[in-house]
Amino acid sequence: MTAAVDYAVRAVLELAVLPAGGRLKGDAIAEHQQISFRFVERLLADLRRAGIVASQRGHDGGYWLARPASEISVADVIRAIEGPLADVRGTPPEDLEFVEPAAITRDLWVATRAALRSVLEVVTFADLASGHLPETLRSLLDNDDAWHRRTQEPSAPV
Amino acid sequence: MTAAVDYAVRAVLELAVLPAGGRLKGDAIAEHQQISFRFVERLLADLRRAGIVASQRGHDGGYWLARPASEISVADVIRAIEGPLADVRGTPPEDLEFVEPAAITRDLWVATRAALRSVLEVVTFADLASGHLPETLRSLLDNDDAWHRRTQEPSAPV
DNA sequence: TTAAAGCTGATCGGATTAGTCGGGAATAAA
DNA sequence: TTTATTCCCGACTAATCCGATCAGCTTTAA
Repeated sequence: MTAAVDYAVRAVLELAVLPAGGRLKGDAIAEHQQISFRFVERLLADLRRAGIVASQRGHDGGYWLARPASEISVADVIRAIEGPLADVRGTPPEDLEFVEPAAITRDLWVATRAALRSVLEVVTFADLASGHLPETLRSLLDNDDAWHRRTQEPSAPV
Repeated sequence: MTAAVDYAVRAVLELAVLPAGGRLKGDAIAEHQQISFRFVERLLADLRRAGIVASQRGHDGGYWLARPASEISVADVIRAIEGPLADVRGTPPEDLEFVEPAAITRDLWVATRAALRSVLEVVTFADLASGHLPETLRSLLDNDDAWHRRTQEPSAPV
């Protein structure tokens, strides 16, 4: 995940926790989340063009969500900022052509993208604003050793 | 997924489908998978340093797997080529610090990484060599509209 | 000794990333 | 109608990464 995506998610989340009808100025978001004002301004412009946030200029202007937080997924924000999820070499996996024995890798990348989507498409900013992820995802965080980094392959070499 | 990862997976897969004891020369892999020889050579060197493939120089040299294909996951190859999976702004999600209301995004990114791992850590090169993914993943490919690209947010704006 | 093969480090053009900047346009208050 | 406020837009930049290439080396077996 790039810095831009991280920043954009945090900016949208700031708007999602606002009381109904509230708005927030760009520099308030930037200052509160410790992000460069100029940079977050550009991200908010992308989000506006994608129909995720709305804005008004001038005195008492600011930004707010263009639709209910429950209808904005994390995937929507990522696509607004950096395009399609999980491309392989810049093209979507279903368009790739392989020579054997590599044909199966198309399935692999499609499955990978589906796994990503199972989180990013499901989590909305209403979830994030509430402070916890949907129940269906808790298993990912609880069961697994999800919280451990993994730098080398776990199975010992011969 | 970068080109390097795609190429490396295909190269390792070429070795995984070899009959027992077989080896393959670098330029055979490159030619067969239509990859630049010089480039794939560098990838194979990284894979060797990570203990995934073994090699021998000289006359009748070549590459082969350093351990059974069933003990090499796709995640192992990715980490060998480009480091930890799914970092956020270059650092692992569990190390990130956020100011409210963004604390929840740490859980979000950890869940995202866990979802990625649920595919990439599970699929081995024995699976790929056999030509189908593990049964537990077929649901990802079958159920979902996994095969459709998704470029814009699905819910219509107001 | 020689040819085949992998090993290493340097290099390179182009793209991407993260961030900056200057000025412009809308809005509302004074 | 002027002015302060706030978002809008496009160009720019420095640093890094990506994909690829190359020269020259070492190892190995015939």
